[in-house]
This record gives sequence, structure tokens and C-alpha cells, in this order.
Amino acid sequence: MPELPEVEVVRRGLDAHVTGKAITAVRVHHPRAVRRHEAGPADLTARLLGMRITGTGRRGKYLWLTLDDGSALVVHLGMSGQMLLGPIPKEDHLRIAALLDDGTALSFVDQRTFGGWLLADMVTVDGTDVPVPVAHVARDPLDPRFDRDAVVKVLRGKHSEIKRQLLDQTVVSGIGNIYADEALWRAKVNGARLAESLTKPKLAEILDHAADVMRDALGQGGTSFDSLYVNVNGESGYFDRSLDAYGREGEPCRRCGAIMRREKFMNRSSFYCPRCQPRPRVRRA
DNA sequence: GGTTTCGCCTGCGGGC
DNA sequence: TGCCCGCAGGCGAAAC
Repeated sequence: MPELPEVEVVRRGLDAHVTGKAITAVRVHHPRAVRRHEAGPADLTARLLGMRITGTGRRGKYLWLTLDDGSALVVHLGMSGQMLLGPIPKEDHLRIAALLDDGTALSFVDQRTFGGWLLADMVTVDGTDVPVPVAHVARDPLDPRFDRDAVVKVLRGKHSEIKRQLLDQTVVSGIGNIYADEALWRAKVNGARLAESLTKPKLAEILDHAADVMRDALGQGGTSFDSLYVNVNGESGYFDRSLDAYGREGEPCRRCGAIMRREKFMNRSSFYCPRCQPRPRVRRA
């Protein structure tokens, strides 16, 4: 389940190895992996052929390779996507394979097929160039131009649960279920609290914790909770050993010792400490 | 128009 | 043993 740190690890790996290389062959093994490229698989492969990669970019959980015609190959890893360098893997879930002019292969492997590739033009949004499909995505907390106080202001106006807002990529990007739970645990805030009910300093604290926890995870090569996430060499990160909330149902809170709870939320799970992060009182009609 | 829910996918593990 | 079900969850369309 790649979130910002995992995607950034992949981007860095790609940046070091594919920048300056030309694409000499592309094969789409599963059409679903390019479903968001509206012109279809044949168009994608034809346009990529002979293109040179000029650099890499990322915003939130989206990453892209910039190409020498000014367009971008946009990659979303979804839940289980992997960008692998090296020989083409013998793998049931190989979705796309590309060959580069130095002989290495760039493979997209994706078990659950939520991810994919697409080609798009670049557009300038708020002074930053991003691919068109990424234009609606807010800056992430590790973006040098991330405006924390502006996000706090947006959150103050949201009549919606704070965790829901942390997961909304148009409010702040890069945060998924794992890092949302970690940031809320660090800030001692229950995710069911309404965003508008929290003070500006508390909202700022939550965003700062989100940035910190993602920076920590990045420093450890990312989280690999279910081992589906790997870097470009197929290796997992180590941050899952450092998680304080996610996946710790029934275990003692590392801060106060109370037994951690798990609750259903948005068709997934939320992990929290019932003592440090008390649930808000039930609203009555 | 803001907010919430649902469907898309596959593999795994638990229960029967 | 084998089947069914629930779960994992990012994203965008659809519903509310």
C-alpha cells in the first residue's frame, strides 16, 4: 500500500537509473493497466517508442517520467503497483514492460491492478508544472512549496471527520490510511473528530506530524506492511517496525499502555488509542 | 456544491 | 480438501 514515502523511494530509484535513457520497446500485457490512457494501449506504446526520459516528478502518490517531447508518462502504483528495473520478471502480475537503450527493462507489476500508466501533457498549476491528470491533486507535506497554514484554513471550514480530510488528496496529498493513523496518534486526536471542531494549532500539529512521520518512513526506505510494496530493486523498506498505531489492535499504546483499538472507517480500518485519542461524543440530531 | 458511499481488483486467511 | 466470505485500500464516479 504505497503512500507518499513509498512512491518517493520509487521515484528516486527511477531518477537515478532512467533519466537520459531512451525507450526502445514497450509491451502492454494487461489492458487494465493502461485504462486511464484514453487513446488505448496501442497509442501508448506507439508514442513511447523512441522517446527519451528527461527526468522524474512526483506529487502525493502520483509519479511521472518527463519525456523529451514535453509530455509525461504518469504512473500510479495504486495499492500494489511496483516499478522494477532489471530483467523482465517472470511474474503472473506483469502488466507492462519497457526496454531502455542501455539494455535494462522497466517493468510494471501490479497484483490488484488499481494502478497504471498513462501519457499526458504537462500543465502549470500555481507556478508548478504537473501532468494534466495530477492538476487536481494538492501539494503534499514534503513539497517545498507546501503551505501548511493554508491547508489549516481549509480544514477549519470542513464539516467532515479529520481523518477523511487527511485522506482527501485535493486537500493535502500523499497521506494514506497508514500515515493518517500515525499522524493522528502522534497528535492525540481521534480521526472521527470533525475538522472544523479542531483548533488551528492542533490542525497545524497534525499536518506537522504527518510530514514528520512520512519523512521518518522515507529515511527507512518506506513501509512494507504487507510486502507488496518494494523499491525499483524489489526490496522492502523497514518502517513498518516503527509504526505506533497502524496494525496494533489489541497491543498496548506505546505512550500510555492502554489497549489499542481498531474500528471500521470508510470501508477500511482505523487504529487508535482509546485513552490518548478519545472518540468525540456522539452527535445528536 | 460539499460530503459520503460504492465499485473496481486479486490473493490470502479464517471458518465451515 | 475446497468453497465462501471478508479484508486489504487509492481513486473517481455516482449518490446523497
